Amino acid sequence: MTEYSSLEKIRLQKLEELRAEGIETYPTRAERTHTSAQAIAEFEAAEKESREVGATLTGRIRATRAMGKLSFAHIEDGDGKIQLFLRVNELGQAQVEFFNKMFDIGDFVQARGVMMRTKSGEPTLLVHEFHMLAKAVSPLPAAKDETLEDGSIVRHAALESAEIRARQRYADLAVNPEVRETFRKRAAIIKALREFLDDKGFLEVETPILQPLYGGAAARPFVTHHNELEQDMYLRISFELYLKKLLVGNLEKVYEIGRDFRNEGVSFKHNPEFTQLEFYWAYADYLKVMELTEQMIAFTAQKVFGTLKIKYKEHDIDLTPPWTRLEMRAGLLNVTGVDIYAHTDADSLTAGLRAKGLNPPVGVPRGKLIDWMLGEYLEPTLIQPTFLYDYPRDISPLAKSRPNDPLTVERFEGYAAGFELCNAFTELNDPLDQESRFVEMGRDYKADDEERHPLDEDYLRAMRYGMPPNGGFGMGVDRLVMLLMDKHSIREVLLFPALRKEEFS
RNA sequence: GGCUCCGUAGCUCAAUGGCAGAGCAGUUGCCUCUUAAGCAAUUGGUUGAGGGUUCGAAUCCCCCCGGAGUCACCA
Repeated sequence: MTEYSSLEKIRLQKLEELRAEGIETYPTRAERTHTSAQAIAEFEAAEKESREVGATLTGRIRATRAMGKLSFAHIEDGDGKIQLFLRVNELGQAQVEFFNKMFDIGDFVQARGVMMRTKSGEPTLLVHEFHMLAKAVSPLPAAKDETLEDGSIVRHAALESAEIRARQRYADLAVNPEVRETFRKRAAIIKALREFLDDKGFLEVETPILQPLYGGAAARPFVTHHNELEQDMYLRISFELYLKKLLVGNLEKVYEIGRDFRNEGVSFKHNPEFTQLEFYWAYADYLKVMELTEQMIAFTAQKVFGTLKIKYKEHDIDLTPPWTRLEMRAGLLNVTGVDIYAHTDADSLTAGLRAKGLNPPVGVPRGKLIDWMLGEYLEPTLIQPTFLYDYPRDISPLAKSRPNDPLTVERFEGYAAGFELCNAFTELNDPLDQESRFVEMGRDYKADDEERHPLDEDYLRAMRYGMPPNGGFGMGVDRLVMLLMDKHSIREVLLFPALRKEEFS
């Protein structure tokens, strides 16, 4: 049984009284002729010619101010807020008292009336008739907006608890309009990405989320089980292998936007499920993908925010192409003083790093050491958009080596604001080389390493039919949204971020 | 998973070993142009759960639950 708070008990009592009077507290249908913004716009236009504007509005009560024989209230709908004016002149004393007594902040109402301007000049609906659309049993977290002299709005007692905001996103959205705006912008960003790729002739596809074998990234998967097929299934950790199988099938430009699942830690930039964008482009290489990437992100920023100059924390970031190109070897040399090309195995690189007074992790392959150097010393310095390119082969099993340089692959990662945004490479399309890479991965890592890539026979079979040379790209869409919206936690751009199970007593 | 910090009324926060409080929200009354409306009165608490120390615990200790930060893993 639900335990009700004292505030909820009072509202339940009101519900009972309303029902006892035969009033429907959750009517099946609602009507409206205008949104709040439409009503105000139409009124302001009609005002000049002294024309009357009647309107039926719907919305949620956000504030009430009762003063004897008249009452003011603000309701909020999808477009914004609008003031209601209830007066005995139009409604009679009983109806005004009924509103004051039975209607609470959080209730959904419908009100019909005529638009007018109050003495203070605010466009307002003078109410002739109103009724309940949905009674709120639980009070919304109280939040009151104060408009200061300079027009800025201060919210008092706003819902700020990170936990309640994330767990009860519905309440967060209901009382914090800027949160609604974040998610509208997120939708616009994803729409812009689609528009860009569609216009470039990419085909949007959907590949399996539930897979018999996972691959395409170094991550631990979620495991589940199909009862009828009597086999374990994995939630995908990337789209990569399936999308490249489509290139084998002569689909030349494909992309997918969807959810990836990685069974790993949670942090300000990691959620166990996250939105990924991947595209694969036949006959392109990583240099072409670089150009497309900076164009795509610039297009998206321009489309959604109307500018290429954004703020992230204390940084001013300029997304205008072309972005800086920085060879990884040179970047690492700059920040650590160690030339990775001078150290072709893990022992030598470790010694080189120690000679510079650094303290690298022990017992890891050369690729992981380079990854560590990157994350520790280089990544935090990459504030302006930068493509870091040419990666060590042994952490990139699906990327193609540079011609005449077997230790290095044609791969880049895009960075901005000090975090990784995307990852791309010239895709390996040689089935024999690919097979030996898979085998090599299995040998380089301990057999029980949970990140070990399973060997995907079907992927190799596909590649043996012939895969066109191509450039591939992957980007965490949540991180792009964070970057563009100056949000410092992935939880701020996910409607329902992963949280531990809540105990209901 | 390790470490650090946090959890007090519906919301935002006080009280640091000595009577659990404030603002808003709520309730009652007054008020025909308010807008964090105002004025007056008033309700509301298992201080996250459990155990311990103490004459006395929101405060100190232990354990559990949840969250935040950070490290590890990763995108």
